[in-house]
Amino acid sequence: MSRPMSANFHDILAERGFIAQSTDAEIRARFAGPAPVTAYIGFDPTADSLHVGSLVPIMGLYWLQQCGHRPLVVVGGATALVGDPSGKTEARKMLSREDVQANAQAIARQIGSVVRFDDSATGAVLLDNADWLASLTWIDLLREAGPHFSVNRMLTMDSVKGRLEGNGISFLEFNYMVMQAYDFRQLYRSHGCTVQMGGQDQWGNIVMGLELARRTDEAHLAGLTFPLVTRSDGGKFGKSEKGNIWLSPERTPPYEFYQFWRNVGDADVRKFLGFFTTLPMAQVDALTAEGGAAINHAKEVLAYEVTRLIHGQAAADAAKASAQAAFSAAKDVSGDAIPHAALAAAELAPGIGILALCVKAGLATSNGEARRLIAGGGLSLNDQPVADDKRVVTPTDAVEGRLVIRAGKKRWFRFDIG
RNA sequence: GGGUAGAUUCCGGAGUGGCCAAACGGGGCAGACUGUAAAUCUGCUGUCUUACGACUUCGAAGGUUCGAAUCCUUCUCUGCCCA
Repeated sequence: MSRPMSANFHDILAERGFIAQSTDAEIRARFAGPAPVTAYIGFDPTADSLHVGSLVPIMGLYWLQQCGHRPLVVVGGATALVGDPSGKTEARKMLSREDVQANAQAIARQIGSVVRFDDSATGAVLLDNADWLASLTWIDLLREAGPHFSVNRMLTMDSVKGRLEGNGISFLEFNYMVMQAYDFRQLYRSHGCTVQMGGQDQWGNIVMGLELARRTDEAHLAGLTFPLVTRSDGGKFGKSEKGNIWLSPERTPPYEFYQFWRNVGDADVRKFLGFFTTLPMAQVDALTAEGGAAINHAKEVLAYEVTRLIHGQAAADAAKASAQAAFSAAKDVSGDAIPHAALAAAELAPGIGILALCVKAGLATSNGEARRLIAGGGLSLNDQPVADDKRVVTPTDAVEGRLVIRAGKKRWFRFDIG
């Protein structure tokens, strides 16, 4: 498979805002040659799903593949057993090996919806660093790799420094960067991998690997980091009322996923279109050229495109249709993508307290929270404001066999009576 | 090993016998305004309760007291310093 000569990977990344730092000025030339370049990104299998924060590196792999290079997806089966100290102020809990393996499988499936895995020259390859790290022995590792790591230097790494100033760092975590450096060299040896990419917090780890390979193998590897995605208003990216926005439809339903992107701030739309969609930048510029309310169209495109990429065309169509219906004047919330559940007529017949119904719908986590919601004027039933927290909902409240309760303007839940 | 400081509700961080479900800030939720935006203003932010109130919470377990997040004992964990 030959590479299309038109697009240089580095140019695309630069144009789309993906490059935070790179290890050498000539890195662009690495991607300009006729042969595919093999590059890797590591993912931590600390949960059974990635969240939207991981979408930046995933898109990095996507473009790498589109430009005719080969992505390696390294799941940190071994490193997850240790825990990355980067960006944390305290230790994370250790996971069992079974958990890590199950998580790794789930994560690989998610990446697979964006990146093609196969045996071709540009097909992505899934690897688990436990395959080479787990069998190492302590003494061999110390003798072979140990001399090439300067503790003085390691102590100056941001990832470590943060912890030295915080609650301390354990020896276990201190070894994380050694493991990751070892990974890079290992992938160079086994797969001819010459580039590692990652989030900006991975800079130190990437540099360690590069130095190790230079010292032991005289290899000239390169690294590239992606910027930390921030929100223009200073809030954390990828968080919502309910916490993280996940890629798995079980944790974050596609409708909610769509809504997350639909609700980004004006100032972030252009940046996010560059990061999280595959639309040509010329089109992105056209979409975001107009300011003011016109930006809403760009947000719809953003939400649709990202949802399509992760959850597929059908889910994106459904989410879009439901959102448009629900937020239009008619407030039609009959669509399948709107969060809903069946409610047995027999259960409703004797009457259900509005508080209980709220909790059942997941709009509040306790009766007290539901009560506060009502006190604040934020709850409505079938579009009628609910002012009385003692309100009992009966079958006569159902409209066309449905009960629609709404918390605030954006959170809905529908019960289908049956 | 020795010394010393600390562990508070989602986070940071006050509180050092009753006025503490616990200041203040952040975060979060809701209302107003809007464009399903931002900014701003307002209210709420342990559980149960119509309410009165009850119950659980201040690292863990015991104890003193009419009464403890606050005092005592032991334990666990952490920071810093010394050797």
